[in-house]
Amino acid sequence: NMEGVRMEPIGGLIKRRREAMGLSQQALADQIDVSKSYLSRIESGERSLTDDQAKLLGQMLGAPSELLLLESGRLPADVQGAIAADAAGVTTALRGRTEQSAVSYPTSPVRALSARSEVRIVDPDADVAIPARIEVSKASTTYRAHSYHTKVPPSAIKPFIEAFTERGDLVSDPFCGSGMTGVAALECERDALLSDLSPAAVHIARNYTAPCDPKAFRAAFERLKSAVEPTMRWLYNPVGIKGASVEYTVWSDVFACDACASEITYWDALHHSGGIELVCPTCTAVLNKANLKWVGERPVRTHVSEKGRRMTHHAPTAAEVALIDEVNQTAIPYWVPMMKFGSDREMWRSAHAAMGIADVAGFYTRRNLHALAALRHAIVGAAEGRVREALLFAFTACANRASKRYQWNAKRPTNVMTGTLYVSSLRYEWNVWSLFRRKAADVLRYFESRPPTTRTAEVFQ
DNA sequence: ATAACTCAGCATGGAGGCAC
DNA sequence: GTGCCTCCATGCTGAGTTAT
Repeated sequence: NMEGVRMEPIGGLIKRRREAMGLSQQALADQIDVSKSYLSRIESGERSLTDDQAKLLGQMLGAPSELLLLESGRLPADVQGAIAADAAGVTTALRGRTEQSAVSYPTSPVRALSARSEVRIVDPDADVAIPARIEVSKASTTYRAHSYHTKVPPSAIKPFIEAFTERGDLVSDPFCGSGMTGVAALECERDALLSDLSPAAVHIARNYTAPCDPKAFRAAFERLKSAVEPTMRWLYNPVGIKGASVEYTVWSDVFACDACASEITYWDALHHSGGIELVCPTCTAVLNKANLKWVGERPVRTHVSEKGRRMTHHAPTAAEVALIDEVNQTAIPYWVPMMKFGSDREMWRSAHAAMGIADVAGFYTRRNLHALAALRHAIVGAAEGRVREALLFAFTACANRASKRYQWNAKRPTNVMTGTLYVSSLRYEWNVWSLFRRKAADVLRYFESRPPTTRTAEVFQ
């Protein structure tokens, strides 16, 4: 059954060979015992060959029968076998190939500076009006629509642009980062030319500086929502709890006690000892965490919310644990980044290797990895062009928060470990869909809040 | 003259429902 | 689990029409 796997013809091999041999469709059809109309469909890739027909045709035309099979839309036996044995793996590989390049960035500016362009040199001794002190807020939801290290609010950049340039000038920032200079330039009625070596920076800067139709964004979000709803419900709504979804789950490292070798859930050991000393709940030995061997992780507390109700928490139920187990055993049929995190990387930590974190995917629970991969797949399917980029902007805005880098702390819950890839022994697993829903709302609000301008920003890598 | 396309219709076989 | 039934997609044919 080749439904849905029909391919482009690989170039009319059958037809070319037939014509070269001076055979009509009727004549060749007679030879392989099918009707001429059926051969016509085979030649156009609309119908596939049986193995026997391919063999016969191969002999007739002097061409490898496998190529003829491929041309008529039938997969070779080994590929069919691979699909049968590992349907999810084949799907992932195929989707990965197409989805990895869902967005591509220009590597050079389109805008050409004319020879007549005038570059103004600012006299450092000139009396320019720069405020002695600039105080701005970083709290707005639009500013927070997407995080980036070294981000500066546009309102802190604007005074400099206004002091050194005039309306209609081109402001260039060759190390643009999140593109806040570009946002500031547009707000000051200047054009902007931005660039950064980092693809992440280019992605963020483009989305902050290019307008996006809010209506189109909202419509695409609705399509996306219904596309991922079954997956998100499966991942975050355990069977038996109607309407309630898991908003976040606290996970704890599990160590082996160096005295009695029993498994110690770090969370239990802390509670057992009152949070000051680390005591083994089994043998009551006083432990030094640095000496303990990491043997695994497990969920220790679930925060759920029902529609309109406040969040409540409880120890993970059997259904919740069963769901996590089920997800851990289920293949992810979408593209997942597999960038290795070896000791050659600047951000490598030996503790990560001990925890089994060997690649980017290792910074996520299996459940959140599945959710993120499904979400990205659905984004690529729900939109294209500017709106797709905008949805991916909201997506990457969640990627960090959905990782294991959020430390659980009794006094300061939801405390992210900033500026480091350190993974705490007690950490949060956020509901990816809840994160994305909020981020998409922030992004939409940002697009709606953009003042109209005829000025444009260009971003390239 | 040949290719391309359309359509009705038949055979086959897998999937799912159902009774036992 | 087995046998039976229905449904339906697919493979295929041949008559006919249209395009090149």
